[in-house]
Amino acid sequence: MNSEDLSDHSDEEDWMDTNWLNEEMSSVSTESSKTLKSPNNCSGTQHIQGLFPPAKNNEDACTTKLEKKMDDSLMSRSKFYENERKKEEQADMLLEEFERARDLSRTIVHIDMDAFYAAVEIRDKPSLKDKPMAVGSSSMLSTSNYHARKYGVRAAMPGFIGKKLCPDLIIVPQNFEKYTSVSKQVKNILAEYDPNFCPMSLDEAYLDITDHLQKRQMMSEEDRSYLCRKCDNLDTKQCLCDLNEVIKQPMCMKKSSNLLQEGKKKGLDEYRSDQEADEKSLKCLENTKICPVCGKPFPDYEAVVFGSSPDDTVHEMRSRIEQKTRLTASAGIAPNMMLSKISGIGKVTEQMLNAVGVVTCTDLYNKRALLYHLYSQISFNYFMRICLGIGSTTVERDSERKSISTERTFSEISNPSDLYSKCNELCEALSNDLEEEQLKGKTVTIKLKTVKFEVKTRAHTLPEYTSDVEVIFATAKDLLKTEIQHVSPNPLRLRLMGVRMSSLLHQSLCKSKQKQRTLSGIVKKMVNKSTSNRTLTGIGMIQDTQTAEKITQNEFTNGETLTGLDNFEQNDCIKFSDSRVTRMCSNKSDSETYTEKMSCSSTSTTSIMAKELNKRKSCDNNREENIASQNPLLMTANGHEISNEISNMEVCRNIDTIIPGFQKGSDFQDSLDTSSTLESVPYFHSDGETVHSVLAGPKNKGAKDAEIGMNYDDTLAKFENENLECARKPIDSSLQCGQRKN
DNA sequence: GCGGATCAC
DNA sequence: TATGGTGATCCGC
Ligand SMILES: Nc1ccn([C@H]2C[C@H](O)[C@@H](COP(=O)(O)OP(=O)(O)OP(=O)(O)O)O2)c(=O)n1
Ligand SMILES: [Mg+2]
Repeated sequence: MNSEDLSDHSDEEDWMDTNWLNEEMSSVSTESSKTLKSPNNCSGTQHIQGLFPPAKNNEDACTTKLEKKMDDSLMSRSKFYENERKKEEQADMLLEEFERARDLSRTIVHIDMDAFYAAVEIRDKPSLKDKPMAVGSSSMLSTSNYHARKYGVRAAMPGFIGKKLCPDLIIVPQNFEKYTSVSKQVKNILAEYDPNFCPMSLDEAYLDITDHLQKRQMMSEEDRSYLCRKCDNLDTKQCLCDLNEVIKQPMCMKKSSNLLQEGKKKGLDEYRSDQEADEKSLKCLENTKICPVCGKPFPDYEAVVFGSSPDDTVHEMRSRIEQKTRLTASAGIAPNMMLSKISGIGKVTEQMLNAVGVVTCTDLYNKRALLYHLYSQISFNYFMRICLGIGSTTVERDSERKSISTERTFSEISNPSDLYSKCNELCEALSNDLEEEQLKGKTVTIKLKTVKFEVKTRAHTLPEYTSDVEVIFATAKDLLKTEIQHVSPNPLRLRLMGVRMSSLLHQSLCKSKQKQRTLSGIVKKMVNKSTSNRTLTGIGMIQDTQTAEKITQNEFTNGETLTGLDNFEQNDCIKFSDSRVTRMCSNKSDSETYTEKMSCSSTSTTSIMAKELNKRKSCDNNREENIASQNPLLMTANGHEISNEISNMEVCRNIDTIIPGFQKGSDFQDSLDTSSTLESVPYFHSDGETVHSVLAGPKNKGAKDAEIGMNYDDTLAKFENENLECARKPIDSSLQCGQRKN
């Protein structure tokens, strides 16, 4: 099956690849998907032999096991060399271990919409199609179309810089709701292939389609058939509805589905023979060839029967997405020469690797001895897994949250009282977020970014878990105060402030030693759970006299009349149930024990709770860690468990390929709305001082002038003389991020 | 546990 | 004029 027909813009993107494909890679089959092959399809071990020549034939790899010919006396005299030799042997053993443990039993797919926000905007305004455009504002862009990327215009770039790079750039305001709703449509389709798929963001997901593939073997051709438009997705003169909804489904309902099995069709000829077409829509179809939904004429289309292989399946998914949304999606990542295409390797790591001669995945293997010495165990394992094409074999979602934070950029604030006020705002928001998720935390971290873009974080760990605004603010304020004092008598001039809470625990598992919040927290939660009768249910300890007073006065309920009211006091443990309040015990330590027990016995344990409960039961808190270190495959490097979708060694060998990883996606509505932050904050701009001219070049380890925002000077320089030509010319590869995925 | 850095999206 | 927000991990202390 040919993938060309599914990718409108694949032509446009060709330039991105051709120039840097080396010869080796030009022989790579441009398969339509990067789904890993089924286990019987490839034996990794065999390929490894062909892929990586034995050490003795390879100059670089020779260093892995130090030359035997090396001066023996030197060897024996030097413990250093001895140790190094051992380490290197261990490294090779590790590789073998990885190889042995390779698991090709699961088929995992990574799917990602092309230039997502931009594509949606173009779809809804086709006149933008052939123009360089980006989504966002003159302050910040969230993404650009491929046309604009040729000029270096990228996500996370300020719009005005984008304009400099590409004066013709059209900037379209973002419409987050639209992207959310399109995302929903896509996810509905994905769920059919893996109900447990893991969405990374609005436009990206991992799927484990192993089970689907199994079922697929039993599926009829009809169930693998879909109608596909043959016209342009933007040809607004024709009906662009999903023909599977406006034609196929109505037809199927009329039992004429067998028509579909004949394969290709043109127009509605075949359906003319459906004499029973008395449904309105079908009449409409027959007589006028007009879509009953949009009122436009149907385009030419065909019924495509998709095969049962992983590739065909992915092709089907992508086709269905395109039919439904008129947007294209990619699966896997196309052959290319950039290590930074690998999830977990960014600009910095790529540069470091390049500096030691590692440019491709094959280099990762060949220079493994070097890397072994240069990098930590974790990083080395990570690199080795990449070059062996070994990835995660599971797709997990809803992983447990480890921190929660909020941060804002604003026009400069330097007045201390305004700084504190901003800090308070953030703490309030954070406190709300914590309570919404029924979480408390112990570690408060503030983040500060000066007007010079220098970022600092300062943390403090509390003795108790909290979600209390007062406590959080007191802590954050203290940290902030220290920083203000630190630069005094100069003002602390900030452009961003943030507050984060970590060391999280579910609130019902926190020992309640603090304020009244604990009681109300637990009780309120119970209320929420039984919204049907809106009565208070639950148990808690009264932490302070104020709360005791409230309950005594029956001011604690939402109008519900309680029986059993008494003169409650601090440290009483009370129970709400059936509109009755009961004192369980009245001394502090009993109360604490009681409430804790109750919390732990709760049946609705979230993952955080479950983990904590488990920890309490377990004698050996390190159990999990031990398991992880025994089995390298359980370890995640940099949080990027590598999908084994690329485990196909054919791919691995020729491509220097890319292994997508797992990480939480984002797509936040707020993140690009710079305007909203301007109005709420007094504007203190002292003079016309420029900000973005200060910047440092690439951040070298030593140079401490880093972190001054993003310097676009180089980028601009590269483009300023070739604005007209660069549309045709591939740009400096360091700027390339275009990727054609199949 | 802390702070800087890197990364994904 | 103008340079995002959230969450995670790793390294070296
Ligand atoms: N730093 C970033 C990166 C991305 N996004 C948003 C806008 C993108 O449209 C969307 C998806 O991110 P991708 O990395 O998948 O980028 P695109 O889908 O735009 O392009 P590609 O075709 O390279 O996937 O997330 C963002 O807001 N900020
Ligand atoms: Mg995308």
